[in-house]
Order: sequence, then C-alpha cells, then structure tokens
Amino acid sequence: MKKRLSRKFYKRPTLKVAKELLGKYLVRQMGKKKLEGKIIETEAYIGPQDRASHAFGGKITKRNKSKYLEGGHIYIFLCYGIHWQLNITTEKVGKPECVLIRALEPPNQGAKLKRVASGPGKLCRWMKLSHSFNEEDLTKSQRIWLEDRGVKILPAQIIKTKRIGIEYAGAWKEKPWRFYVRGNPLVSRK
DNA sequence: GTACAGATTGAG
DNA sequence: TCAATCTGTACT
Repeated sequence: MKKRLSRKFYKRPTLKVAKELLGKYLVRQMGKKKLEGKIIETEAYIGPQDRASHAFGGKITKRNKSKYLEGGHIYIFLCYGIHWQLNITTEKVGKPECVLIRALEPPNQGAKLKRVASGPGKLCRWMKLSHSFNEEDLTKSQRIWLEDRGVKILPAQIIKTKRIGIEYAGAWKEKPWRFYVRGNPLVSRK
C-alpha cells in the first residue's frame, strides 16, 4: 500500500501530526533516481508562543515566512551557515507551526545500518535538499512527497523527550515535543 | 555599518 | 572541544 499523504493529514494539531509522521515514508525523486526513507524521529515547533520557534512572537522574516503556509508545505532553512533543516508545515494558513524531520531509516541495503539520515542536517545533505525546496507543496510536488505504506507505530513504541539544541528557550526547552521510534538505532545523536 | 549566536556536524 | 560560515537581531 502506497498512498500520498493528503492536505487533510497536515491540517491538524501539530503534535498529532508529529507523532503520526513516524513510520511514514519520505520520498525524493531525482530524475530517474529515487531516494526514500522511513521517518523515525521528529520534533514539533508550535509558535508564536514557543520560544524555540523562529516564529516566536509572531514575527515574519524572509527566512521564516514559509512557516506560515497552509499545512503540507516545506519550510527549509540554513542552520549554523552549513546545515539545512527540513520542516513540514501543519495547521491552516497563518499558523506558524511545523514539524522538523530529524531522522530517516533508509531501505535495508545489505543489512548494513546506514546512518546517512540520522540527523536533520545529514538528512538534507543525503536527499540534496536546499533553499529551492522552500514553500514546496508536498501534496503536489513531483520531486518530494510523503507516503503512507501501512506502517503502524503503536503509542507504546513512541518515545517522547525534550527537544535538542534549544538551550536558550527557557521553559519551552522542557517541552516533550521530540518523538522517535523506540529502539531504532538510527535516530540522531548516537 | 559591526558583533554575535543559532532547531548541527565531524574531525581532533 | 572546536570550527565551519549564512541569517536575523541588537547594537553603534
């Protein structure tokens, strides 16, 4: 079973989408080549009240404006001047909420664990994602989209932790808004 | 205009 | 432990 996720899937509460994205497949079509991987780690950013979000306080900049798009679009930005971070918008237009995709599990190739997408920056480098994907519509794009392949992640398999790399965010850094699949060796930060 | 820090990573 | 090096923000 392969079914592209619809607009409806994304236009729901961000935390719900972040959890349900676990087990879904991210597919990247590059000409005749196709890269794909199962999502195993996500984080939710829920502005404008979330201090860790780029949309904190409701501000809009050239960089973050795609965060305000209708659910199902891409918000991608450069971090530390080097690494791209892939986010998927949620909720309706004007709500600056999104889910950061932090790690993928690539298809088994010779039973070797491939840590090619075990972190948000590595994931984008592997799939060759950058600025040109900003504002891409995941329900229509021919080069990147998400699929439901019938993989079910049970609530008992989902681990919740604090988000990573946001020490400056005060009380917000304590929010258990990072989700990953229990026991998966390919999540970020070995 | 200058200065500084950040949703990270891999090398030392 | 540190440097890579782009963008936004808070200053002068």
